[in-house]
Amino acid sequence: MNIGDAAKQSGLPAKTIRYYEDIALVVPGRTGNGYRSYSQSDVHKLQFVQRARGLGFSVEDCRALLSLYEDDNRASADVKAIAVGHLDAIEKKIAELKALHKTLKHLVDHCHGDQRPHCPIIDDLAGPNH
Amino acid sequence: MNIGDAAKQSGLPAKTIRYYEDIALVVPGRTGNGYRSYSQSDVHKLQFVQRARGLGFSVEDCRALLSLYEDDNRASADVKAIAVGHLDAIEKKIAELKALHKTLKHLVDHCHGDQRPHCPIIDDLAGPNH
DNA sequence: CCTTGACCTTCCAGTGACTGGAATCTTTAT
DNA sequence: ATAAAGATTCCAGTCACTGGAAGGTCAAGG
Repeated sequence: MNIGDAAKQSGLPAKTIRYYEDIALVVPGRTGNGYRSYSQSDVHKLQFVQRARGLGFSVEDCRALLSLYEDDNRASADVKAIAVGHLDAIEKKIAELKALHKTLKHLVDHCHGDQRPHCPIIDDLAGPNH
Repeated sequence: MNIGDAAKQSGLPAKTIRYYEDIALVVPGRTGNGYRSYSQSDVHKLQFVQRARGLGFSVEDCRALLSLYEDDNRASADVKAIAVGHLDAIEKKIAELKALHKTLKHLVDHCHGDQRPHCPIIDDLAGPNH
């Protein structure tokens, strides 16, 4: 199957699929004319990566998950470890964003938002000594 | 003041400060020997940017905020608009991350994490038809 | 005066994960 | 025969830095 059909079946842009070959994530065969040739198994891998990326896993995580997916003798503990690591990263990121949100919301709520120059947001950014 | 002292006073790495000159965010003068020369006002601007970046504003937002900071005739509404836009983006990001977290947490909680290959995380990533 | 070391300069390349675009085939349909 | 669709490669850009190499400048100590 050509890249266009692989794109349709995986939900990934052809550009992205070529990129995945570049980084040796999903490497298709080639036909006589030089076109990439995706097997059903290649398409499954692309779909797998598409879902994993959709869950926010990094491409390197996807690479590790893909090799576990292919490994009939995997330990589910190895999969879980990657997922838990990602979960922790997500929690950390949420906590960071909530902290930013709190600070910023406070500033925004105290800003009149009118035509006058006085602004607590600017004051805060300028620092305590100004 | 040389870039090293500007770095200390602003809390930004010298590399970053050079980058800010590259993109014309904070442009210092030069002394006879070709060294960058940061005035007190330049340092204030660097500190301002450092804080704004710390609140997660993009560099382009920082550029806009900086010009409002410098503008004695600014309308606080303009500052507020930028901050509210950023706040919305943060909220959106938090919502996305929470959704990811929920899905992933569910999968992780159902994975035994042992030496056996069966794994609901892999099953989910592989898709419904496998 | 010379050296050492800290500091400064520029320029190039890499990060993550694509994305856009140009120039050039190949295939398919009319 | 030709036009359109789809394939190829390669280069450059995104965002906000960061690392490193090669070299210039300056202050202090011997």
